[in-house]
Amino acid sequence: MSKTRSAAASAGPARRGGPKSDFLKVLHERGYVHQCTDEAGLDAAALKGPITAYIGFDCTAPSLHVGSLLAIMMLRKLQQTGHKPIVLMGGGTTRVGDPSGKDESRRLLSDEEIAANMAGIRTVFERFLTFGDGPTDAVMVDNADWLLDLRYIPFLRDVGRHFTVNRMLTFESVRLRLEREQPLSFLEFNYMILQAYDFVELWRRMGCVLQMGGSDQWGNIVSGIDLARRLEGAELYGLTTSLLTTASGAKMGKTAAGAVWLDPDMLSPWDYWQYWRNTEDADVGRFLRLFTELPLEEIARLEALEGAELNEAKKVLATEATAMAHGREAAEKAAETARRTFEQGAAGEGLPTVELPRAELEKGFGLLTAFVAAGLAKSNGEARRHIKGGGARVNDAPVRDERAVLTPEDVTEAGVIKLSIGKKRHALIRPIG
RNA sequence: GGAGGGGUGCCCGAGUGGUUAAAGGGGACGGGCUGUAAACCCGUUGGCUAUGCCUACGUUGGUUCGAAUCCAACCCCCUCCA
Repeated sequence: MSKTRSAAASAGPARRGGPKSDFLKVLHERGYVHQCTDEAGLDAAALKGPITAYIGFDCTAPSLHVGSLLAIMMLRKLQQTGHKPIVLMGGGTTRVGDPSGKDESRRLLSDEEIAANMAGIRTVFERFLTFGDGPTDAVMVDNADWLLDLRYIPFLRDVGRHFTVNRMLTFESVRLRLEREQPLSFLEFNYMILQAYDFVELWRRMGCVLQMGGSDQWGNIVSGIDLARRLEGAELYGLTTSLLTTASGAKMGKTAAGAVWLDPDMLSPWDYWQYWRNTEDADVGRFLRLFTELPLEEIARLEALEGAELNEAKKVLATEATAMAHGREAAEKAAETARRTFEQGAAGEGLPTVELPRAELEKGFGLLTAFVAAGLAKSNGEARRHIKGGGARVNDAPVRDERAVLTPEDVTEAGVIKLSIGKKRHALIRPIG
């Protein structure tokens, strides 16, 4: 898109020699930037003083997972470089549903679900941002505050007339559905308009001049910028990041147990650490830049390691990333547990532990049940399959008999029984009482 | 509103009366090789109180010794027409 730049910014500094503002400099150095609507203009604005920027998060799940981490990190960088982040909760837009990047419409969530999800998501941000009333303190707002009260006809007349269906149909999110002959409801079709309106509303309310997001949000962001110009004559900016995939092309954020949640109640710091530890070789440098705050020189040194040495870099990545999400202490503990478990083959104390009344053990506790209780298998059937397949171990000794029972004799000197599925998944059973 | 097509396991998709817990693929997981990597090879992939039982092919009923497969009604989706 072409934009007329204001006269003041005509000698755009970013054109030659890269951006001058700390904010854009940092984003570039660490590999966050994919596209920007007007980088020179944004650079100039960021150089002049604190700017306010936002990213929207829809409340479709009870917490955020690593798929959103990139966005969260951008807000963090924004704050660290002296600007004000707005976390926009999509209490209103979640009622509509973003068609971007989805083959088919999502189930409609109830108001109660949305409210519950929002509450869960809220807590995640406190780890990454500093909230408050100061000029660079983060704030959280909910677009339900303005979207729910919109009146249809006035909205159509004020906002709807600035959108042509012709253009809306060219949007990736819409086109994809049409081409694949997948249904796109009118409800979802409106999503981009609402998101565009959000940007305008945030500009009006808080002087927000920048919206960031994943590259799939580009169209929606640009719509907001256009709308603001037409409605308010305001000059706003958009910046997107590449959608994050691993070097082998898989979407990020999946693990054996499901999504890689940022909430410790939904995924333990131990598992979170493990997720990062298992990063592919080819991703280590990139992830260190994006998801840790180590100095770039240090990262350069780490990613230059070759072969098995690169594992050192992965451990650093895991510990730093975990420290940011769950605190330094939890991260160190996970690292230490991993060291003992994987490098010494011992039963690291920090492994996920379930307690079991000693009486149960004396009766003989079924092996299948034990694996399920320890969270290593979803059902007895799955536990059975792993035993048959040779992937199940008790105290590091393979077990082949699915009818076996655990007894007090299985308790090691450390006072626990170590169960393993595969080489990576371990848990402890601790007799009590 | 009319006509036609369709709803199958995590996803895609085959199956049109019995040998179907349902081909094939993807994903995921386990084993091997390694470095708790990638690639590759092999295997597994509904549940259970398990030589058997239960649940499952949009929903509910029906036909039949027997149904994902046939019939009826309903719900939802797509395409074309109005």
